[in-house]
Amino acid sequence: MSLACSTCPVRDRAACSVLGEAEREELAKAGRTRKLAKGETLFTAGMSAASCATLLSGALKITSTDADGRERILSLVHPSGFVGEMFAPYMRHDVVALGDSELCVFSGPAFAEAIDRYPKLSQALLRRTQEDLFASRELLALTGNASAEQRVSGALLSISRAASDSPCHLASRFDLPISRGELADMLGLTIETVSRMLTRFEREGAIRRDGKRGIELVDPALLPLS
Amino acid sequence: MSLACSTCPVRDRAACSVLGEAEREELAKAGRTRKLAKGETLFTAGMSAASCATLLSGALKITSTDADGRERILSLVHPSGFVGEMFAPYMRHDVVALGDSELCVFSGPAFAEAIDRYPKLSQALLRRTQEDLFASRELLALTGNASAEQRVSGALLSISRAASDSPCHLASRFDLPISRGELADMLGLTIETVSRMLTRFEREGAIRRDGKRGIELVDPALLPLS
DNA sequence: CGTTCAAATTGCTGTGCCGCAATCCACAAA
DNA sequence: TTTGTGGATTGCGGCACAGCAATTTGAACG
Repeated sequence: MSLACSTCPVRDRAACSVLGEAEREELAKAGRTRKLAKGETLFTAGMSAASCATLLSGALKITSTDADGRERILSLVHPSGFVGEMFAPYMRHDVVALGDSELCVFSGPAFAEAIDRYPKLSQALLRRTQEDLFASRELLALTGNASAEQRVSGALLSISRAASDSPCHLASRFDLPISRGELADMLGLTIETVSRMLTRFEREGAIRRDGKRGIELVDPALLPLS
Repeated sequence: MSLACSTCPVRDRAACSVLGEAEREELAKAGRTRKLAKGETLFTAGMSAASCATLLSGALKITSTDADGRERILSLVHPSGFVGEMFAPYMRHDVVALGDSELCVFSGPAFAEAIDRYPKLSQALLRRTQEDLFASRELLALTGNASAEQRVSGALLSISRAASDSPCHLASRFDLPISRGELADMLGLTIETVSRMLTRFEREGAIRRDGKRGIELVDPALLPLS
């Protein structure tokens, strides 16, 4: 199935936005849209098909499962984000939909060919991959030797920043895109500890909670490590 | 100072190896060699010059320092590895030499121009950056919710793999490239804990230590998580 | 409006790692 | 040889987080 790029919700933010109209329509012929329901799996670690995709709407998580069966969230993917393997013959991590999502999927070889044909596309992906790399290292730094308090507050600030329009501005009111359990998996903590930290922050007047997912930053300066 | 690519030790492994002889010599005019002594700093987080480099010999660490002044190692860089910022106006992390090292340094804009001119170069960098991204996520998974025992054994196996010729084969005898303290910083542990785990592994017969850096894998199956 | 069930919260107890401090060890210089 | 020095090891006490269990919350449904 061919895609209607003209109505694509991430038309001007995705990697393919660096292409001209004609080039983009040409690329679209190699891809197809796919819808995922919440919790549905896009890729499984070890699966042998090289494949990749741009996220159009919804949200994804990239995870790995350790020997004990515990899941670790390695990255969150937001609309216009890119996931998958163009070169490697197998998937290295699991990719699962956090909520109902829509994607633009390409086969690995087809996308590799597109990269050959359109130098701008590989540059755009390089930039995006470098951003992902730094995001991963930020998370690594955050979960490294920080206390639970610092991790949760760091995650709150990071999510708040992602929720606002500009990446250097905090949204004072936002919804957590993930559950307590998922937040815990991402920070290397337990559900209970995350919950306790949020309770502490609220008691200290730094935040206010609105329902299970809603967060209001009352006084960000009270959060550790700011 | 111009470079003699013909004598470059990573001539056929670095990103620029995808270029033809003529193109490579052309690129070399934009770069210069630089030697770093052990412990010397190449980039400091926040510094405002966009710059990047290929490591020719030695080893580097990419680190971040948190609010408490504790250092966290985010990545190790081996010869033919690439570091720095081509696009962002400032450095995001510190880059320090682990031992005496030699680099091929480019200014950010000059390298960005080279990427524009040589599509193959941006593809090679894309591939390399994706590898770095997965390495970062592997480390994230390792340090996530694993016990100190699992982290140290995971690091031993990973380093052993890196020390052997093939990436899927374990070297039974190798030297740790970093000190206890650096290993601890990388795993989010303390020097003492790393030391205790190594002592435990030796007492259980899994490894034998030879001096401060030497490690012999006697029975890898005894290491947790294998 | 009540019912239902998963998710979140809270309390309690155990423990694994940290942090400090005292050695110990290997190596180098005198 | 002695002395010095930096890293590594070991012991010990404290605390932050994990793990379990009971309870509460709140969102979706009939």
